[in-house]
Amino acid sequence: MQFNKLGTSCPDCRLADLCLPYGLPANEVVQLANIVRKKRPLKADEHLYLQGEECQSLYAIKSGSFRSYITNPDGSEQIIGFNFPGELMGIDSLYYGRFTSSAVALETGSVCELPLPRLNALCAEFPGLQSQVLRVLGKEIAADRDKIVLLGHRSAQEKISIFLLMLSKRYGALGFSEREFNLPMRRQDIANFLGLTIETVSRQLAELNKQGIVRIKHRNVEIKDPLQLKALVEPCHSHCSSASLG
Amino acid sequence: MQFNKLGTSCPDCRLADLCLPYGLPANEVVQLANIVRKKRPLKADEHLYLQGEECQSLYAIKSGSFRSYITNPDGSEQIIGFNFPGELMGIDSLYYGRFTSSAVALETGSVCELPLPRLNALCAEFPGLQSQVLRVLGKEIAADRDKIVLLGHRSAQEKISIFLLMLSKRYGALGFSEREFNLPMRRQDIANFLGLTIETVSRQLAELNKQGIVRIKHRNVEIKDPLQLKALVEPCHSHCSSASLG
DNA sequence: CGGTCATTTGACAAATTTCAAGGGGGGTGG
DNA sequence: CCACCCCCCTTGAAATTTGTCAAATGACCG
Repeated sequence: MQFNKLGTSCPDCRLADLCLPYGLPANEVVQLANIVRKKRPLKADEHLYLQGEECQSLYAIKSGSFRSYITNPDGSEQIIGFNFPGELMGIDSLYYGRFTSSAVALETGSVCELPLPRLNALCAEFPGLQSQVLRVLGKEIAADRDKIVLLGHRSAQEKISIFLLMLSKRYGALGFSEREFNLPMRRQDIANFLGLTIETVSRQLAELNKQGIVRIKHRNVEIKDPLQLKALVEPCHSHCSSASLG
Repeated sequence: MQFNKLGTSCPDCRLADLCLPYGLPANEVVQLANIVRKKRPLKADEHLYLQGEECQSLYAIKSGSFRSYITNPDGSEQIIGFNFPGELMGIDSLYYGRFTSSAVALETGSVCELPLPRLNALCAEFPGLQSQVLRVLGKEIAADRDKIVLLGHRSAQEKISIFLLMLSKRYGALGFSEREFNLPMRRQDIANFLGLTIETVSRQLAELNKQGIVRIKHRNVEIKDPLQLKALVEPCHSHCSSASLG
């Protein structure tokens, strides 16, 4: 059994249940681990890939956090998401064969590289892996749907609250505290992602702080009152509901 | 060779190149056509599926147009997209096995139903179909990314302009006019989708009308000056660009 | 210790929403 | 065939939110 130089391979990876190997029989996990080409350590602000490059591999995050963004034709940029350990990056590029977004490390981190040709070959061999890839893609679509809902017709305070709760939940899923964590991204990144200005983000965070719902110091977040934070997210949207009919 | 009762089967469908059969060898297309269970005609405001239902089939749109929306826990709704012929609906639900959104017809239309068990079986048999499904999923992800970019930090006028251009492009891809088409959805649907109020949508459309860029009468849209419309979409977003660094 | 960058804060401006009222089309029933 | 009604859409004025501009504070790094 081969092991990669940096870190442990899939059978021993503590993230296996959050990543591609989830639910696969042991022998398939070993095969999967064998095609993982290398684990690249990246420093903060180092790019994992650039929009437009040929997409030859997918990347599973092993540690650290990343920011994905799209560069518009006019040069402006839009952050489309933040990524954490166990997540697969690059799958938005499967369709075009080239990366449709860029990915950059927010802090020191490492990834597992999955060469697409070898991954495809393995999928043809193991239907279980194939459907697992489908599931991951489906999960990605579901996550994007959540982002669309997050961005649609919500106040700055709601967006910020949802954002904090989203991070809290994801840290929880990784086995970290849901109540207290560090923001790996700058205020500006949050603002860009949420479609707000940096000043509005700062003011809304200050407001949540003042109300005692969260305690924010620099990039450290402590959620003091999760229930109240959740309550901010779902006020009466009666005027939105009219979209239904049915 | 079997034919479905309503409409033509895949080998003869004029949408084949926009749909799942694209690029597949003829014999595989025939097999695919054989698993298409039925083509359901739907009237306006009739639901194709409801959020929470078990997802047993995917649906390819044959004619008409649809609106997909998510119902939030508080009862409010968020439209996540509009769908046109050749597009596959339900793939956002593959991960959970249940529909994560509801789909309703905006006008009279019909769909091809693809039962998932039979589709999966066929995928196992034909790797080409399998990768085609992957491509469609990738396309869906790319489309969702476009929506996220559309919703992020853009003015009402930009959103409306992008929306009109998006529709124009899609009608063009279907072989219809890019310059003149009918909106199948209400103003309220547009507003909900774009994260605006119905009044803002109405005012922005009136403004584009007044400037002579488009001519809008009820639900009929004629794009008089596509270049100027495109110019509205990409003003200088200098303040957004700072998200990059790298 | 100085410089740079991220963040906060304040005052003002602009965009969008809210509230309110008034047309206009299409469909139904007389 | 016409009148009526309902719903969709438009328009106006005021209120609110958010963005813009400007300046100050604070953290981090060499």
